[in-house]
Amino acid sequence: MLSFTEENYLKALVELTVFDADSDEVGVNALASNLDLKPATVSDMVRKLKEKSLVNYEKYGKVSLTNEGRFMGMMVIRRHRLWETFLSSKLDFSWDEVHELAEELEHIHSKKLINRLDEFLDFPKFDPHGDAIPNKKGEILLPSRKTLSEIEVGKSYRIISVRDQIDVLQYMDRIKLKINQEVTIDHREEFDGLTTISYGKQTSIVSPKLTENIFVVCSTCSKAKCSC
Amino acid sequence: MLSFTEENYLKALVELTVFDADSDEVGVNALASNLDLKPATVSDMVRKLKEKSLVNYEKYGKVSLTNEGRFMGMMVIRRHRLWETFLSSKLDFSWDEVHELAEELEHIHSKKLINRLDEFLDFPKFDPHGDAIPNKKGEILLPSRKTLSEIEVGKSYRIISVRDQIDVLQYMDRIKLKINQEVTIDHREEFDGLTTISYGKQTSIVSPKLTENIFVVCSTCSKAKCSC
DNA sequence: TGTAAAAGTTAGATATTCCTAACAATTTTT
DNA sequence: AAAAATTGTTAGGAATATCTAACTTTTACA
Repeated sequence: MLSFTEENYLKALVELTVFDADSDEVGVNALASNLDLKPATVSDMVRKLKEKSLVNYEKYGKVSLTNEGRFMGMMVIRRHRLWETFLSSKLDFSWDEVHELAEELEHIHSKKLINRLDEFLDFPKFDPHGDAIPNKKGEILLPSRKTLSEIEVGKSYRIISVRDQIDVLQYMDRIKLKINQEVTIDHREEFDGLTTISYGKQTSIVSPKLTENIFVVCSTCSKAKCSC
Repeated sequence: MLSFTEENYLKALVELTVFDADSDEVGVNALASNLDLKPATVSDMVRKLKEKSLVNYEKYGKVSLTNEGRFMGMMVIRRHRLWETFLSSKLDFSWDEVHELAEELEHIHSKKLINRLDEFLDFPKFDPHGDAIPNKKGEILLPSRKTLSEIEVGKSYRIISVRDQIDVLQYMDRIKLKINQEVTIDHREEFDGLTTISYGKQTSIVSPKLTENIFVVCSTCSKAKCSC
């Protein structure tokens, strides 16, 4: 059984080497600064994680996750995101309050608990911030997800998730924009980011406040893998 | 902010000096055995808790809770019992599974979280074992509760709670004995305490190991207060 | 009331996780 | 390629929470 501390290291490593996928390894300093610890502390701990076969590491080298380490880290993130979803959807916490609480809840290990929670929440795919929730096996759908504010003009995209803010959802409701709907960007104004979008039989002009909070994949994409 | 460990000491002290109300103070040995620690360890920690004004204590003396200590302990128990209720009523855990999980969940401090959970559960008064849940102020309803091993032969009683031990709960499940069920003592053998009980359409012979761990009130009692 | 048993304390050790300060290796720059 | 900057390591120390072993105080009883 891993300690809170060890779990936090693994979680940070997943974030740095799996999600922010510049590289699948990271230096001791970068890891320390991500964890808000001193390099000396991290240097020590990394040696211990290596002994437990959770990371690959050689003195003065970079740190990367082993399969076991990555799985463990993914489980922490799964728990974190499921609890965030619970807090937001069942206890009406706002999306900016949930993170701190989930930092504590994520360390409760019981598999049964987390799978029941998953079921209770109806197997959500995304947390309130729109981040994908890893499944039981530690796999995560990483559709190359972009926000409506980043995508190319002219192409067609499908909305897959929305940052869980009440006003965003209400506004979308009002303009009849839905999850899974296909959207095309007709025009984006460089000056202020105002964007003209078409969907169904409608056209709307929307501001970055909306487009930055709506996630899409290109229409031809399956949810699983895509390099668009 | 109290550590997990300190909270566990306070919780044990509430259980020993408030609930099991023989006395409002307890010795270091008794506390150690309740916490499954060595007296030496507890002796040390009790000194620290005294410095933090959470307990009253003098060298070689008994330990008792200060008002602040009792309140803190009550809050741990409030969290424990609310989480047990959540696990049982929302995630369909059986009543013998919830204790262990609540041991971890009880240490998450956020007041807002626990009050929202309380509301989400519709302000329950009792946990799945039938134990009263302390309110925000740390107050608790203490019905005049006896164990099945103490009560009169012939009279009818209602089971209101069970000591939170896994084997007791599992055994009760097996003989189909439930919280809120009415039970009559048909006979109690003086020699070894073996007791014949009737409930529903069943009759069982049970040992003191069971009867000492099941709390009842007389059938005519309300849950709240009773002087029978 | 004196002694034995029970209860409680202290001292010293271990493990975890963090720190600072000094040092060593590696990488970058000139 | 040498110096400077960055990066990483080691040694030693602190806090927390536990232990064992030896010791002391209190209580019980004969």
